[in-house]
Amino acid sequence: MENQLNTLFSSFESEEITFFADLILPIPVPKLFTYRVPRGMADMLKIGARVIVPFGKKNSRVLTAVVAKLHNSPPTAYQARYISEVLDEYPLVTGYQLELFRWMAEYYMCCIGDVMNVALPSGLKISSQSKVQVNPDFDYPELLTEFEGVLLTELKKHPALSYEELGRLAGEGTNVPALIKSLVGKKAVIVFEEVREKYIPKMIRKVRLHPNYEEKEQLLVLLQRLEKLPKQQEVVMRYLSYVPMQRNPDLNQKGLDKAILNQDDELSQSSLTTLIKNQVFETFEVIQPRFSDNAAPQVEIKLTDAQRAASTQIMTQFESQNIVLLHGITGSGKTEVYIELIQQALDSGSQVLYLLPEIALTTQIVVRLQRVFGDNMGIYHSKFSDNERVEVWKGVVSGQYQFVVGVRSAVFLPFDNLGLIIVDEEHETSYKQHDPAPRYHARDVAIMLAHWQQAKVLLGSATPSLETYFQAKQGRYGLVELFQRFGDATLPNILLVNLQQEKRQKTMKNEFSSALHAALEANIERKEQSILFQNRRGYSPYMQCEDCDWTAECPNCAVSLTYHQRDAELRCHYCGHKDQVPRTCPTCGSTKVRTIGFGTEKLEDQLQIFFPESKVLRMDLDTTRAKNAYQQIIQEFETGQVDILVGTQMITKGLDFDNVSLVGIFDADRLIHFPDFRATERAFQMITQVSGRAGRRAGRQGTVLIQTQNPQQPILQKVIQNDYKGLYEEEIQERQDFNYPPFCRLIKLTVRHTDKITSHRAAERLAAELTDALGSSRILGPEEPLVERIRNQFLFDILIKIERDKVNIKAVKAYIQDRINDILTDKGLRQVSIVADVDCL
DNA sequence: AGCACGCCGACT
DNA sequence: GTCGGCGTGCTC
Repeated sequence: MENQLNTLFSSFESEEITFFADLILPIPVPKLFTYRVPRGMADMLKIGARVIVPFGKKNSRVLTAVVAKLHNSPPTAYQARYISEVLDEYPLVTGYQLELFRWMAEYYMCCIGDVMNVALPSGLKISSQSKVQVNPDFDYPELLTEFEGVLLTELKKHPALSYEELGRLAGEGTNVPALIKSLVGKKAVIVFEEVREKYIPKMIRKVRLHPNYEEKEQLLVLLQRLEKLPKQQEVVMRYLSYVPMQRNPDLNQKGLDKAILNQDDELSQSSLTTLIKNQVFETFEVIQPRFSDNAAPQVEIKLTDAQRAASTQIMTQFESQNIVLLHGITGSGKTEVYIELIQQALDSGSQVLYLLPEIALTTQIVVRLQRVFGDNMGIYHSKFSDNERVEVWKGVVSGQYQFVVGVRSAVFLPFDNLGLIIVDEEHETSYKQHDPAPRYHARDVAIMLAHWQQAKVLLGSATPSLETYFQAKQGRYGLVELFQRFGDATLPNILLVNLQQEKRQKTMKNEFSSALHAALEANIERKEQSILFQNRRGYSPYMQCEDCDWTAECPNCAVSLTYHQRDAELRCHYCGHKDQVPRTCPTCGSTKVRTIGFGTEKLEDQLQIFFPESKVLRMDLDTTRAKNAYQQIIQEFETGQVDILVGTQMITKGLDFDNVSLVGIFDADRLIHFPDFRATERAFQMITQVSGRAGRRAGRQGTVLIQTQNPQQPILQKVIQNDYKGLYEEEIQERQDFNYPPFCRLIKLTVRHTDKITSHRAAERLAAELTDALGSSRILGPEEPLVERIRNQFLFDILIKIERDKVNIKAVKAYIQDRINDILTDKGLRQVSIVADVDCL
């Protein structure tokens, strides 16, 4: 007997039952949290599924978490709490994604919860709402105040109410949270969290004939019966004209959109309601995908010989390389090559991800791709709603979308069988997430993804980043070049305009050189379009007093305020602070307060004065805030009534306009002399990209005018000659001499605190400790960044340079993290914030 | 992150 | 005397 029991028990225990789950919680804490798995859940709980757990003291919060690990070793230091609910029967997050999360958290020195937070579209995160309910066991109404009594009476009428609902019912001026708190204290009510999925499938209401009338005879009887009710008869007839069930009775099953049948006249609406009431029609709902069915018209893409050659070369190189760089000049038609390769990858049964910078995705390219791939293509874009993003996510899981075009965050989609990842405009800095953690680079993440799934990566650019080109030169990446413009279009003729000379000869018209002014005039005459580039928004970046040199500055940040004429206000581009424009100088009272420098707004203004008959559009952050503003501007420009488009770097990407024959570039010197080791590279990329907007149509050469104080600068000469390789050789030498990427890895630590002394002390200590361990040649700073105060926080940067090889980078990062944690536990420095930016740009 | 707990100023 | 300010510490 005892023996039997023993075997029973041992078999029970040896069974692989999971009792504990390690969870990723959406909070910035660098560890997993262990929860208990309730008995009934044990066999259905999967790694990668979402669960709901109680969190924090009391039952203060409920959170959605993702299961990272299942095991049965109880935690020793604490009593694990129970998981309260399982949300997914099947894993929502795949094994590949969990691996990616872990890798990113380690590589980018952030918390895995932060990674999960950006990875999951918020529609898949769970929202919880506090609800209030009466306690049925409460029977001491004499304890309540008058207000509490009123609230309780209100509550009794409903099963449960949210705070907002209560607020509405209780009327203005009632302090609902306080009342609830005291009611909870008196045990009169219970507060609980209602959890619900945010994702709501779009439903459409449909109607169909009651099955009774699917038989022909019955239908005829019905129509006869309705003879005296012409309006109702008409509705039935209309239904039959859309759903010809006389021929095929099965069609009735699918029914018809209620909206179609109603056809916006009220009479038929009421008739339909009656028919439904009399059970002639029945209504039902179906899930409507938000992305309408665009059956692919299967447009044939014809490659030019050059494109064909490039595509073949890429395929050949993929045999021996996992990563290939396609270096193709602007307008060489890289997209067609991509399409060809995407098609091949899809044909072989694998998934494809095509990454684009945010702004490029808003443009014509999506339409072109859609024409080829139709509804097999998912689009993942930040301007899409949560629900739409969840549908793309689910479409990837279900296999509906084998191919996704998307921005940075599309690397987080649940692919499990990638064959090809394309990173277009590979050099684009917007691939690097800057502000909230994880500060990841989508190109580099894509390369890791591809590595895990044995996929190939194609990097494309007209002006590759030095890092990438270096890898290609070293033979670590393949390299394919496409130097012929599509359809025999020639590269634009780039001319430099000497501003010093024009100023001396007094030929400047405000910010416009006479050369640019004349070119614009001629272009307008010819009814051709022009694009003007000035990488600075607003009217003017400074407002200054001529008498005392006072300048308008942001009270929270160490920057001058930019004057915005349209709203007649001064604005800080760092924190958003707004100020009125002073009529007189606040320090000396002088009325000579002038604007200095110019932004896109001022250019727009001056153009209107120079060319009052012409239509001028401006495209920058200020004019594209609204949802569709960007497309609207593009469309308006495309249809041709617009003569001149003024814009910031927004206009540099992906815009293909046939009729643009002139590009003007302002303030090139400011781009070139920016105090950053990448300034030259950036300036070259930017100027080349903008120039590429000119003359994309065959048979006519476009013109680019660059206004500069010094036309002799070597970088401008290289731009003129389209000499990327020359620029590369020169830059790479400098990078080597001064040990900058790609010869080292960079990690930037930013220390922030409201008190400058404290901030500085923390930074000094951190730098000193790091220097001790890593050597002074690897540590730069602490140094005040260009803008040393943002939102009233004083900043200090420490730059860490680590060799690319022979150094255990993981260990170095772990050490840095240790030192940071150390400082954060110091009594005097605890509330400083220190963020690490790995591979900072 | 967000929430509770805790210790000091201006109010009934 | 208290309400509430935000510094500090913790969350399985």
